[in-house]
Amino acid sequence: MDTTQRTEQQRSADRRRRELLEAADRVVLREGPQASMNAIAAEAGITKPILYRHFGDKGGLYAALAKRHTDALLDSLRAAVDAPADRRERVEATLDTYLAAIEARPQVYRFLMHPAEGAPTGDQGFDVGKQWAPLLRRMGEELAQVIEERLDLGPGSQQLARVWGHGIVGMMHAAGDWWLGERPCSRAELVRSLADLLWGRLAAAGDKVGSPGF
Amino acid sequence: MDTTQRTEQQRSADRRRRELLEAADRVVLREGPQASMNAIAAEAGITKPILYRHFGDKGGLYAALAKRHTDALLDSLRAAVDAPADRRERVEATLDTYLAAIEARPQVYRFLMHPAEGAPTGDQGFDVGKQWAPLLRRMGEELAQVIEERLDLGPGSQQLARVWGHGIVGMMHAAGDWWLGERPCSRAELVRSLADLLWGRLAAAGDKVGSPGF
DNA sequence: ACTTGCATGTTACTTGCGGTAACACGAGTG
DNA sequence: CACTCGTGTTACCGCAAGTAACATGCAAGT
Repeated sequence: MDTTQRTEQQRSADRRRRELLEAADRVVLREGPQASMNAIAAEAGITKPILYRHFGDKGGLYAALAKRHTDALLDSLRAAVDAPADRRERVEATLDTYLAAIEARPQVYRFLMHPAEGAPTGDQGFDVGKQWAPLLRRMGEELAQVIEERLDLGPGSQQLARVWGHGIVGMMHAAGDWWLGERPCSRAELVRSLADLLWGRLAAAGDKVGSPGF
Repeated sequence: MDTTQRTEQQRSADRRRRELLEAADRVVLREGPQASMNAIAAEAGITKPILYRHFGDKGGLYAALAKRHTDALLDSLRAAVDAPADRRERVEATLDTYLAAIEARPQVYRFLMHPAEGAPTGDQGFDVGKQWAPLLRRMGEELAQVIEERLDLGPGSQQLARVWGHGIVGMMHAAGDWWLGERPCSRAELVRSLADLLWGRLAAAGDKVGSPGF
């Protein structure tokens, strides 16, 4: 009985929290990452202090929001990586999944990429790269794990896999960011070009005539 | 005569500007990218409005500051890319140059990466990826140019080169960021691993036993 | 029934930063 | 001597993060 009641309270709190997150989501989607706490509270039909009671500070809210989207995106990516197909196809599917996601919701994507914020007052510590972009870090780690599980890389494989994981994710991210801004080609072409890069076409390409002497 | 006086005045203004930039540099180096205009002005021994007269707004100051460092780093990178050596060595030298730079001055590097800012008031437009990270964009474009000049990539080479330029830069950046935070290996090992990735070892590696059926 | 406790909600405030207006001094020029 | 122009100041506005103090509704304890 009291259990049900307790869970009832907790459920209510959780539901509130989800509603707040969804409101925040809408505002961020509309106004971008610099959305103010006031705006988010207004969207949720309440006032600021409640947000602070639920999430501590702006960073907390953003972290919670980021976690939702990050989890969702990572699920999609896992599905693509785990698809039953050969390696090249899986790589292309993964790239395409990521690019489709950022194409569909640029605002969300942009929000996920720079929880820069930095505590506005106090906070001198700084610690480069520590809290930078959780999404990129998580993607890198997950990809590293997949690589290490699936590929036979000989000695030092774990470290190599991690470097590659973060490197590939960074490649995907930077290329996607640039592509989203300039739209120089179709998504399929971009995917193909990146996969070609990963497949060693850079090393295999011939020099152009008039390459530097020596 | 008046010419000398004019140039004298301009020189004086330019010197002031450089002094202000150096002061800003020290503050950013010490406090990170969220350094306040007040702090910078204090470091320079003056007050805020002068900064605004010289740089317009915070974005202007940051842009000027970023340009200095970006130009310097790009010069180093160009030297590495243009070294008289075979392709693999040049690629490794370029990676190493970049990584050495971010290793030497993490604060500066971190500052260069997120001029996120976003106009604090007004400004709904948003335009994803437009003003994101000038340094990454510039590096990507420059590398694309080098690739397109040097390599024979067949039809569509220009677009391919640009994708690769931004992709490689992103790979370097993300791997460097992660490496700087965790220091899981030496710089040389990181360089070697990344070059291996670019050389197609991902595609060449064998499957591990117990890979998913189908 | 009355009080206690707790979550939820409010208004009103403080602090700090980006940015600006208005004023003040010093030097060269008719 | 008046004029203006560059350099500097103080004092202010607006806005957003974050907090304190107060109000209310609802379950439980006696």
